[in-house]
Amino acid sequence: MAFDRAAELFGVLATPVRLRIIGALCGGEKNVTKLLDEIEVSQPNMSRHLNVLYRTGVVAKRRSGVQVFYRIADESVVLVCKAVCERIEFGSKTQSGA
Amino acid sequence: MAFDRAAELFGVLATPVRLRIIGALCGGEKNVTKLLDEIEVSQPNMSRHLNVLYRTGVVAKRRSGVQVFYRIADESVVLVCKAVCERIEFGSKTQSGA
DNA sequence: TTGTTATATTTGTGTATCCGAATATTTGCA
DNA sequence: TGCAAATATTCGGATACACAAATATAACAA
Repeated sequence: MAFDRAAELFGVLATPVRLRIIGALCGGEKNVTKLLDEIEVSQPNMSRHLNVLYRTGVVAKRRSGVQVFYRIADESVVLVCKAVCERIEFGSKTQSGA
Repeated sequence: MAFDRAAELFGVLATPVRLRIIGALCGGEKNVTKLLDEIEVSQPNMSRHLNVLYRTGVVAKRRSGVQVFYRIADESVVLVCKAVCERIEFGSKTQSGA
């Protein structure tokens, strides 16, 4: 069923750090150090999150000497993220009120 | 940050059962018994999932006597789900291969 | 009130996930 | 080979989540 795969992908996107990584990579490919510079997260954690995104096919990577550059591999995922983020920017009061 | 809210919503969608519920409600509002008839999940579980979707503003509910009818409350979420599911239907081979 | 159907909540347990800390691996250079 | 920078992996603990089983609540009828 597609639901299982979809749920899996949603699970990948269910972490603020990973969404930030995706957002950062929208401006083009970046190496891990650059990402660490922009996003507040430990290096091992960054590596793990990048790996999750890589295994899911959301990002791709390219080695250049000592550095590894990551980039968006699935634009449709970016569109989904943007859609959701914009939806939130607007209706800042979804249903949170008690 | 919107990322945290977005991650929260994605977390809500990160469960196959909840995606199935959303899919079932696309055909119009249904009461819990009907949903239980269509989706294979225990009654307490269904209730909890419905509550999660309700608190997040994805669905709305309406009481009619003993029964409670649920319906989609946020169409944009449905669009996101459909987009992701279709994306999966197509490229059945994302990157899962070892 | 008593009973019955429909729905919700609580409790306990197994499991997945996130993170920090430490360590390992890879690459380039002298 | 030996060293340093960049990135990845392992380990351990804490937290969150999903589920099953049992129980509770709500609404209606007699």
